[in-house]
Amino acid sequence: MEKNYDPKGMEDRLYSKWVEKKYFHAEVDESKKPFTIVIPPPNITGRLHMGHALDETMQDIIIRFKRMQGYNALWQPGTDHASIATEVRITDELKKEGIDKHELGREKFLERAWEWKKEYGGAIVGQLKKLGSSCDWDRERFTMDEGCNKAVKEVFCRMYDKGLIYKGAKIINWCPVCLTTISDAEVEYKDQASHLWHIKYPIIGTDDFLEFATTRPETMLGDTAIAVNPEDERYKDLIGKKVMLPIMNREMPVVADDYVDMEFGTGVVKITPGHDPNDFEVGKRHDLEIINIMNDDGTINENGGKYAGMDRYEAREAIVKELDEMGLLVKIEDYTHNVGTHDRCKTTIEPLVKQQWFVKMDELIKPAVKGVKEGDITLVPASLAKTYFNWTDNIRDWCISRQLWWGHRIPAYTCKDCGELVVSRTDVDKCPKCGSTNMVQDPDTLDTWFSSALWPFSTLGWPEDTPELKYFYPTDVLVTGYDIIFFWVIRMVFSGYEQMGKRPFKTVLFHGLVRDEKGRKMSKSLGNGIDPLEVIEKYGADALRFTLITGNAPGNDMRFSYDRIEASRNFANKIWNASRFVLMNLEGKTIKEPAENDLEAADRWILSRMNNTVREVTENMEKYELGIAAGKIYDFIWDEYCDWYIEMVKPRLRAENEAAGNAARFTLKTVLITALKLLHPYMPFVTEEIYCIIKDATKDDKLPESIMISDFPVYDEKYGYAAEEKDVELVKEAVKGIRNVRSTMNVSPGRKADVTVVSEKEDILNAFKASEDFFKVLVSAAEVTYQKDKAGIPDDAVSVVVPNAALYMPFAELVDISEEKARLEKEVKRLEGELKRSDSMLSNEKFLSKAPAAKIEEEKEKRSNYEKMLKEVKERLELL
RNA sequence: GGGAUCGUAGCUCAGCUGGGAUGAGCGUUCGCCUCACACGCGAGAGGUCACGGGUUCGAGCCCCGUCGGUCCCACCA
Repeated sequence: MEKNYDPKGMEDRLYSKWVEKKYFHAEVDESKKPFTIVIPPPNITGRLHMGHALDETMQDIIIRFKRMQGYNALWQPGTDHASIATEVRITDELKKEGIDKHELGREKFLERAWEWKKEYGGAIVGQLKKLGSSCDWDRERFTMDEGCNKAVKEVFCRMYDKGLIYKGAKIINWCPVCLTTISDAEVEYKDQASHLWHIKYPIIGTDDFLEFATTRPETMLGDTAIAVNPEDERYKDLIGKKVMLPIMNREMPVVADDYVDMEFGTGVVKITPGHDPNDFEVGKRHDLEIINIMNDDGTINENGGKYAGMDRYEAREAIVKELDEMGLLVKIEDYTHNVGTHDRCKTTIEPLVKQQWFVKMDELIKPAVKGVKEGDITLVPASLAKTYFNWTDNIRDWCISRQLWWGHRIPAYTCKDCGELVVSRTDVDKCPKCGSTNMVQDPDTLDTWFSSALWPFSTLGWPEDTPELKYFYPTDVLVTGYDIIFFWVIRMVFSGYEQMGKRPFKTVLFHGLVRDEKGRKMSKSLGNGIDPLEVIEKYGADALRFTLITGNAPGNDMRFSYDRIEASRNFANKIWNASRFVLMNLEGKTIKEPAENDLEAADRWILSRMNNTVREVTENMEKYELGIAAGKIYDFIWDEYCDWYIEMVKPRLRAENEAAGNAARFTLKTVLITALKLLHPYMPFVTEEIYCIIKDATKDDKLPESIMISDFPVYDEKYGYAAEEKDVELVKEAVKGIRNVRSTMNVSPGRKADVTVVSEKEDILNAFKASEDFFKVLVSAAEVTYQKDKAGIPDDAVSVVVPNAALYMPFAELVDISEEKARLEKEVKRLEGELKRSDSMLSNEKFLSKAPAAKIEEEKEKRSNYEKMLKEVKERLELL
């Protein structure tokens, strides 16, 4: 083994081996329990970023853990066609070649898109593999493959037949750049500095004006009314009167509507039903005309009179100028308001009235609410349920049609002759009503999320009744970011309940965002993104994975920094070197299972610690507390195994005693293998590499050929060495105390000093005796003697106190007495403080009557220890 | 406007359904190239757990309020 762990080359080699051996592949097997995760399909346009890396790592940890636990674990992979993102990308590419999308035509465009998908769509998959993701690649799917298309059509037709999907003219969010509708979820509201223009319209039949304010003067071209609150005394007599819309010279009514807030501005609102969602509602109530003044690209259309052809912002300025000239502009105020923008391209959304397809949400959402409320689906962390309900409680119908080509085409057909609308799973060439063959399919495609919503069952073969579907559905856990809860999670939930009659997953495990070291979101525009592939290249996938998972609680954002990556890399190196040490001592030896009596105190201690760690790690992983479990593994390996156990065992490895050496080697190996297994889900590569090296070197046929198919460790009663664990902990405490003294007294490590252990308790002396071989080495003692009293201890010996024992070293000649006094005084102070705390608890009547008995006992024992230790330290102090 | 979440060591964060902050990593100080590892070892320093109340025998943890940061949602023109 090399001196330093170098992941380069190793990772790809191991990954290929796993794929070749089909370890990732899951088949239906009724004799085993299934455990299923479906991957949140990354976009085919995407390149792996830290968010993916975190998401994939969490899933891989869980799936590897479950696989090792004996579940039939399926991690279903695939990619998303990402309708709009991909279409924009290809359109841009064409533009660079001087080709206009519309001139190219739909069919040719789609050919191009599929080619593109073939060429680049796989890139992200290759990047997932770099992370070590143990997906079942034999089952890879694509949201626009044939099966998914079938599922989409099936769902569309079913919901249409049930009246859950309808077509209608409603006000929708229009992106003038992408030239398509988008759903409410895709609108991102952003504060924008703008103005509030105060304008007045003449009241017909009077010389008076009606003043109001607007943030969008250009929409006045489509105004069809002025509204006031019916309760507003100021305007009561104006209701029913008419005002003149300047520029357009259109007479419009003054209507009364509750929507108007009397407190805001002048209490008067211009109404543009064609370009504002609220005005649209007001318009419906008052039967107002809807005038669309805009073309799809955001320029003013022929309904805008002389402003036709101008861009919406150009028109705004021109209109304000004209109003000013007419003397109708009262004033302009600075004003910041929330503007809806398209989350993809950041263009300001234009509300427009258009014929679109919608999913009716009110009934559909009910099981999705109930499912989470009643615990059929668990959200981790639970607090996100509030966010979830906030959305479900305020849900509006989902606009699903998109004016795009790359996507699932809406399976609706219209007869050009009689206008009949047919929704069908198969192509329709003949009108079922009039028999005409002049049928045209709806040109629109579906929102990307429509197909993603079906992902947990479409990937398992639905609508066919496949064995996979029966066996692997519902899936067990969905791992995703909280930012996608509205887009995807909720839609999968209601789709699962509606189509399958069952939840799509039992648990949703959310993670947060990966931010840069300053806490900023990683983004292209800021240029602060860290490329996971670069990190993997430099430090290895294991280091990246471990960094992303440690110290992070579900749903919390995390900061990424190279300091943390280095810490993880160092951890991998630590294990590597510990293994190197173990291997060195194992080579050429035959390791036998030791007789129970041959196991020494240190062995029992580490086995017991290992056993407890196994339990704690398993418990936390089962709760999806992956960060906590990772921390436990880290501490166990680094602190307990490397820093203590290996040091404890060194003297025995050098000694001649065969049985003792064998027990040490056996324990070293057993604990190492167990620790590697615990760590394997987190750091699959190093653990596999070391595991295989050790298996080969020791020719151990009992070990499976790969750690990833070995059994996850289970808590085992036979390692319940509680008493020995406690004994060794006490010895450790003594070691630390003595080291502390030596360090503060500047005693060089080479200088050996004999230690006398004094305790009136036989079992305490025995505990030290049992640990003597390593104790001696760890505290640089030549001899250790044991006695029940302090007979023969020189007055100026340096002392260390631990519960129930004191340790003495004849250091006097090189110790500054005043310094030793200071040290003991500090110790007195500390112990007095402890005693005080303990006393205040134990003298509290209420504590004694209300606290649990075990707690009281524990406190009493502590108190008695402090008392004894304090007495001892004080005595020493007096002797100096 | 509503909601969520965070405020613990110089920095980044853990802290298990309330029971001594021996918290972790990084940084820092002192001593060590000890035959696995200097990507390391040993020993330290460093915290009024944002603030103010309350519940409790006991609060970093529960409740109320205040301040500060972040995020989500929302039709105030």
